Amino acid sequence: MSFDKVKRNRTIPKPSILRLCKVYSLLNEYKNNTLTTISSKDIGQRLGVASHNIRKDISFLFGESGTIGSGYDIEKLKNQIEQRFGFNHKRNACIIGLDSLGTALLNQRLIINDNFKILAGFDSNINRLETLKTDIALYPTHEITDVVRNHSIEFAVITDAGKEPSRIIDRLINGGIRGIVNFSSTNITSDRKDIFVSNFDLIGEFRYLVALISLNSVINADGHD
Amino acid sequence: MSFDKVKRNRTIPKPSILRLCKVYSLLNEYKNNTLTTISSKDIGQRLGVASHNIRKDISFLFGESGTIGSGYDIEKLKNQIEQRFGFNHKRNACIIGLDSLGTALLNQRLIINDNFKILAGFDSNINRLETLKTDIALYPTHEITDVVRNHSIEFAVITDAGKEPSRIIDRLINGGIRGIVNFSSTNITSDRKDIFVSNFDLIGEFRYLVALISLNSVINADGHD
DNA sequence: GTGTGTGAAATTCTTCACAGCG
DNA sequence: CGCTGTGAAGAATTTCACACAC
Repeated sequence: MSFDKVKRNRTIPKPSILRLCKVYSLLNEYKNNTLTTISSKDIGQRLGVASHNIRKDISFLFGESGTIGSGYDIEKLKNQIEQRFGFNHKRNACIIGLDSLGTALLNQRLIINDNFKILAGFDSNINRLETLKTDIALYPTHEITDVVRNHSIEFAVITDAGKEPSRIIDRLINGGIRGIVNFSSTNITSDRKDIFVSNFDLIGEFRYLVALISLNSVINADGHD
Repeated sequence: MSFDKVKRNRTIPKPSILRLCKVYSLLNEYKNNTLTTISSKDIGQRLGVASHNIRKDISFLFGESGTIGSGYDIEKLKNQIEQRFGFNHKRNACIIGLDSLGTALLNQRLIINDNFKILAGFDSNINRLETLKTDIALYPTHEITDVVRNHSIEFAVITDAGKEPSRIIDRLINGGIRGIVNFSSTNITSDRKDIFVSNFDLIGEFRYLVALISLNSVINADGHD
């Protein structure tokens, strides 16, 4: 097809973006594998998604990308996603709230891999900052703006936003934050188009499962992945 | 018990269920509040969602529920969601993988409130089980099936599924598990219609945010919104 | 045969608009 | 007036089906 009618820069459905992120994670597992190609069917099975869904996602983003008959070249697809989604830069991150979840993330380097690096931890409790043993720099929360700006920190994980979540958010935004993963129970929303928030509430997630189970038992099994 | 007089709405959109779970969490914050009613607009603002969306969600589930002109009675709405979604029973839960995230969840009782109770922790590393100090019962992973069944554990949080995730899943299912929240990096899917899984991958979530930011910059550069 | 790419159809979800009640 | 409830319109997303390439 030589027609220049490809809608590459049209809007890509959010669910597609999310799935492609998971595809990327999956492809990373094939680093030292003899396998060099993968089919949409394989990807779909691993992710619990239909194969045509995966093909559509990839097509939304790049138009043609695979070799018909033998699937996608793993390295090539990985690089394409990397380029398009900006995974080729290292990103700095910080953790806000050094309770047990926060320190777990800090110490186990749960979110460190090739792409992300935790540069700082924040807590409003000075005692905690003094007693914690870690080689990552710790600061009181009122220094968020400066530290985020000076260390070019783009991402924050919030495990506890204290009694005044909006102040934490304001400081992050003033420092130039771009993305926030929020584990605290208060829902965070961003009114800025260039700052994105992902809320994850464990209790809420449990409740969602309970609700699905309850509704499922009342109504006869309806489709779910 | 309420008799099931579901109107012609047999299927409730999944996103509606999820939002209503958040509404429920929100209503719980009004426990010792003088406020006795709340409007869809208020709820929407707190959740970052349009008011008609909230009204629709509530209407999907109960038909009429609010008092026109003055909003929803907080207690009444809370009770209605509770009934319909099965939040009126206590649920037992367990944690699989007692690495730092697992123990953080265990010790901070992160998922304990009125509705959920952690009864057990599992790890394949016997050393860990012996050295951990906690008043929650700990077991090796090969006992999952028995413990889950004997203690009527309905929910599991997986922080680490080891090298053979499918064995863990099988044991949980054999024990009669109903819902799984999975923090481990390998995606888990359920082929049983009555068992629900929620996957949360922190790295994946970060990547999603990075992708949104990258795509957002491209779109802005192109002069679109 | 295997497996991608993609318009078109089907489905699911959100927004609109307004009736009707307090 | 302010606010809910809901059919209908509209938008977003998924599924289908099949042409085409290896």
